[in-house]
Amino acid sequence: MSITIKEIAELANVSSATVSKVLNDKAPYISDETKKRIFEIVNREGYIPNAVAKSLKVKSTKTIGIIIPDVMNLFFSELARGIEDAAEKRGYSVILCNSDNNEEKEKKYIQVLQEKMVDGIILTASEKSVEMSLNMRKIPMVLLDRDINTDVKVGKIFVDNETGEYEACKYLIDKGIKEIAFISSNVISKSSSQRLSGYKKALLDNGIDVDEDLIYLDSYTIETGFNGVNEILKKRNFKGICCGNDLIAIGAINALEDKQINVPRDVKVIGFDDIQISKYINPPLTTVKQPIYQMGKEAVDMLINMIHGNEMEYEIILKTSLIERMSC
Amino acid sequence: MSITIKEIAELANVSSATVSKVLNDKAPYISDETKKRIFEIVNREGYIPNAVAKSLKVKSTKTIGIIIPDVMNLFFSELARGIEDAAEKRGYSVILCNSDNNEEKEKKYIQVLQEKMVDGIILTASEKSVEMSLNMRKIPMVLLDRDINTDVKVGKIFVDNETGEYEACKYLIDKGIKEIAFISSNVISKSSSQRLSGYKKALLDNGIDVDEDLIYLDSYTIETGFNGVNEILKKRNFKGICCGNDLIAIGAINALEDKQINVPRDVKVIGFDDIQISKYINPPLTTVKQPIYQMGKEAVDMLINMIHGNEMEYEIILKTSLIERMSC
DNA sequence: TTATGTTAGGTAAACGATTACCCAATTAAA
DNA sequence: TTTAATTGGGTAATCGTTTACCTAACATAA
Repeated sequence: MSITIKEIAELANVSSATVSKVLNDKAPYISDETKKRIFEIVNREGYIPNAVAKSLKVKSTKTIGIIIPDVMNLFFSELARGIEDAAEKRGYSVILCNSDNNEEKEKKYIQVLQEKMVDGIILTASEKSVEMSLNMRKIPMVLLDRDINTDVKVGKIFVDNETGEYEACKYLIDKGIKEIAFISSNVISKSSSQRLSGYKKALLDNGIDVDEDLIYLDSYTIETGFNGVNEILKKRNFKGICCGNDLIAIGAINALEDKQINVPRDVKVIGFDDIQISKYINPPLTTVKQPIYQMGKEAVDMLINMIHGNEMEYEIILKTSLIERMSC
Repeated sequence: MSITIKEIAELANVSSATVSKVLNDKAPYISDETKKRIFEIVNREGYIPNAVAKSLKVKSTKTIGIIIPDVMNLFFSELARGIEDAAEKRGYSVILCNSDNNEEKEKKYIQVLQEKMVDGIILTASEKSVEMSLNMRKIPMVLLDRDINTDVKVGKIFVDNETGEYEACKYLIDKGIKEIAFISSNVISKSSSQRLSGYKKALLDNGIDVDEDLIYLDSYTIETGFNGVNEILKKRNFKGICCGNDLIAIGAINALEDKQINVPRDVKVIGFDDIQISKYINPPLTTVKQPIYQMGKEAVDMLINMIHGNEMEYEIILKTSLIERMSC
């Protein structure tokens, strides 16, 4: 353990109140000599302030919690990085929690974060949880990427998924193809249903019927992409695929290559997210870019506004943009 | 704020000491009725224990800090996941810090982690920092993946990089090729120099001269892989590449494809790490697998042993294994 | 009968900081 | 000269728990 404020006070022949004031720069009426003496002792003794004692008193830990399904997923790791960077710039630490899309783990994490008195929580809700009761304690919270119903007022940061997917599908249609498959997650989350409806809307708006045989829904994984093309191929052919995310697109491209189907010549594929790796796969992936890193930053800005009780917007919808590469 | 132990004590007509004992299951001499009464009130009022008050008293936060260069890097995100999983299982939370290989940030994070009284720190040291003074306060610490000199006793978890790279290079040699390039990081870290010496040793052991023109050292990034093949190609040809990590291998493959050089027919490439994405790139990457996730787990096990002051090994060297896929 | 152990709790100090309020001396203003 | 303001601090409560030690009643054993 390091020296405490009380011991410093003794060494400096002042009270601990004085030391505290000096160290927190709240000492308008303390002489310069006294300040200097205190700082010298602080440096000499290698004093490390005890943030937990401070937190107990001031009721703020300068720490936020983030709950995401899995940091190993490139989408969430970029989110986590955006959050941590923004938090660090504003003087906050972040506690990382991986929920594995498991509602029980999610709840448990919320509980321990509350016990640890985090100043706020950023939550990317598990896919299954449609609603959640936070009445346990009122703690500032912002929902990121995935919407759920809550019984308290929370902040929300989302992306316009429907328009994004609409544009992706339209992009394929504009390339002259009509047989467009859709492979995505089957969970009831708003983001996935919005992407599905964007796909359908683009088809309908352009006079193309929606064929359920061309739709394969499972989860946001590489495997789903792989299985999706194999399953759909059993039923019918297609010339393009809109993928619910980039991971699915990677799996889809792998499956197509296995079958000697060339991308983009024979089948064009378009992803969603623009995770880091997408530009390096072969062929480089055309995709709907989400401003992932920025979403993380927006989330902490919003959360800190809530923490401070500032006036603010409680919902932000960010726009996607289409990144043209080689897979279309 | 939720109700406190003191208020529960009043509601139950007992002292706060009694409530504390009951809640911590340290109440051998408290009647069952009293216990039941207390638990009822706790549940009814939705009591949330204040972990920071507890931490202040018991001098343990049940929190560890991890400092890595960048969670967005797949290697580190897997490490982070391994750590968080293991920590959670043992009742610890983890504070995530991204150092960007920046020594200043690293030091600053160590400082705030100490202020927040984390029980220990897992550090993947920044590439440049060769040594570090931790004398500020003695806090349990384990070094992960990258070795540095310290003035206090710390735990260490590494991988046998030299043997791993030796085997990789030998694998290429056994395929009958002699012109083998090496692209890696140029930093002075032990892991990168060990990989380089493993490469050289394999060459020498098999009667092949080391040609410095075939060696390109920069950083552990995709760009380095890309630039590396282009630069080396200006000087001479080669039939194989040993890459310092998988990211470099991905960049190298991209550069080779740009030049219509087929992998693996014309040039065989082998990576290092076996990050998640490696099996999905095209061609799937042959690589030296590090037990990344397990390294994270080992690190927290070691750290918690240090925290408890247990007898233990202070250094663990894990083995790599060669994963054969399609790039060789 | 006395001594001892067991059961069921309570008291109060501590953990390390912050902060509202107090006080005395000096200076400035009236 | 008196009053008020400024300067340079100090006192002690408080944040919410934990825990070493105390007490008192009852049971049991010697």
